[in-house]
Amino acid sequence: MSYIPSMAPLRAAVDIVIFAVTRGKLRVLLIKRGVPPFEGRWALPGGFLRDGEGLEGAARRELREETGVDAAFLEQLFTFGEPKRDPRGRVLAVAYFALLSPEAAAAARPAAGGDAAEAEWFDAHEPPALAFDHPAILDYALQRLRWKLDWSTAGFGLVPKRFTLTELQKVFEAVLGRKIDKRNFRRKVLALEVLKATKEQREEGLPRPARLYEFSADKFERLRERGVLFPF
Amino acid sequence: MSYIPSMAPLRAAVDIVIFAVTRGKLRVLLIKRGVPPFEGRWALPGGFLRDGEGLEGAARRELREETGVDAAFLEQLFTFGEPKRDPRGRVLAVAYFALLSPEAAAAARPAAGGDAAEAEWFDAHEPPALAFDHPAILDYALQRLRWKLDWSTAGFGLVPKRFTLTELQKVFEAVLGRKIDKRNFRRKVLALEVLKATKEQREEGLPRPARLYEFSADKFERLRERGVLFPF
DNA sequence: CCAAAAGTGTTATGCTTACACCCATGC
DNA sequence: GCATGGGTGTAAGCATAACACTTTTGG
Repeated sequence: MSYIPSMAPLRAAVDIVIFAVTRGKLRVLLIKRGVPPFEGRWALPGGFLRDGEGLEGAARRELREETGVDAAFLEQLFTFGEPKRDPRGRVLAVAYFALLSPEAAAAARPAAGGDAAEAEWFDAHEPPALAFDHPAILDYALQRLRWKLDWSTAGFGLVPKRFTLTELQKVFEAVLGRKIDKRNFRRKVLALEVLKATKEQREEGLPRPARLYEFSADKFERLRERGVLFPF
Repeated sequence: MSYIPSMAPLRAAVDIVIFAVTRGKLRVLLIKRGVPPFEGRWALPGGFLRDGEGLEGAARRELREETGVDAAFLEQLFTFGEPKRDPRGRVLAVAYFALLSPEAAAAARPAAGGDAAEAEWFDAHEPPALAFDHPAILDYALQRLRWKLDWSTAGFGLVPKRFTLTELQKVFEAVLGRKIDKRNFRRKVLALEVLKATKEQREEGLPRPARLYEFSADKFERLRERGVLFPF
């Protein structure tokens, strides 16, 4: 590992697939590139890894810079390294995916700046044409999200701190793209024993007010010990 | 993405966790480092990414260089990028894991060369002290392998082209570290409908000869279409 | 006939799915 | 009293897990 066959410059970028569910649909945050290559094209937010910065740290930084908020969930997805994937030279893309609550997504002011001329939320299932190999990255992130929903507590990252079971269900439906039976859904998530019912209810509204739940981190730990959760 | 905040040199290494099951145990191939840093320590085989080479291509090349054989299964694991993980400077490690059949593992002549003074198979559950952050990489690979065994066809990567059901079961047991019920195991793998019984039997031996099976790639495709398989 | 591994079914249990009605609230 | 979403139970089918004996072969 000390023999170095190539000294061609290499850079590493961290790209983030930022998901949120708003108005009943799964959205992804994209930026419009303000500089070449792919100037004017939509792309995943991202940037180069800096000196002394870890990969996850870089992802968090990008996320903050791009949205001004923190994600409930951030995890490494895959590293893309085709030699020609970036016309500027050799760039590895370490892709992350992040989940934002609707509150966070609303609070986010997707900031132009850096390479980004503008930033906007798109329907994640019908994205515009994307720069680089970002279509593949987005596809992969969608797959992974659908998968993890069933298995892990990732779904709770897309929901506000307090939420009704119907809201949670709508999030699952938006991600999976299909209807779920209400009774079965409730039975299943309650059986996980990671939800705490609060005393409060959704603010008085037109129909019957719903009970608010919140995610319980301590119960969650027990889940992990039982091996129910999926680390990847 | 064209603003470049840091020009400190960056390199990418591809490290491979090469598994095989031999004599009833899950083994991992390690090399003994012949050069600093960590000279004399055991480490995962790996090397620097070369110009014009894709990540998976680099992994395949390393694997060939290290063992002289091809893997039945190769997949990206995770990218490790702590700034201090390599004392020589900034090095990203893109980790892969590979599965070898016992035949391939036997045919492999783990070659010294490059940074490696020697190479040897170790019990994957009781590895020696490892260089760099390789303990974390190995742990992660073990987790992933256990996970994938259950619901992907990864397990077939650890078995010869033709194998008996008992051999397959022993492989599962070696990886999972527990006994499995013979009848349930057989029912389950046969229900997958990816195994073809061949006419042949294991060469005449002392006890009753067993039927040989082989993996059927076309049936496997149907499985994937049914969504039973897991892409990660 | 003995040793050694191959092969084979049934039952109980829990999980998943499908399915329909009453309830509480604001207007 | 009506419109709206909130909330609840049961039965069928399916997968999983536990469990023991007979068969084939070579020596």
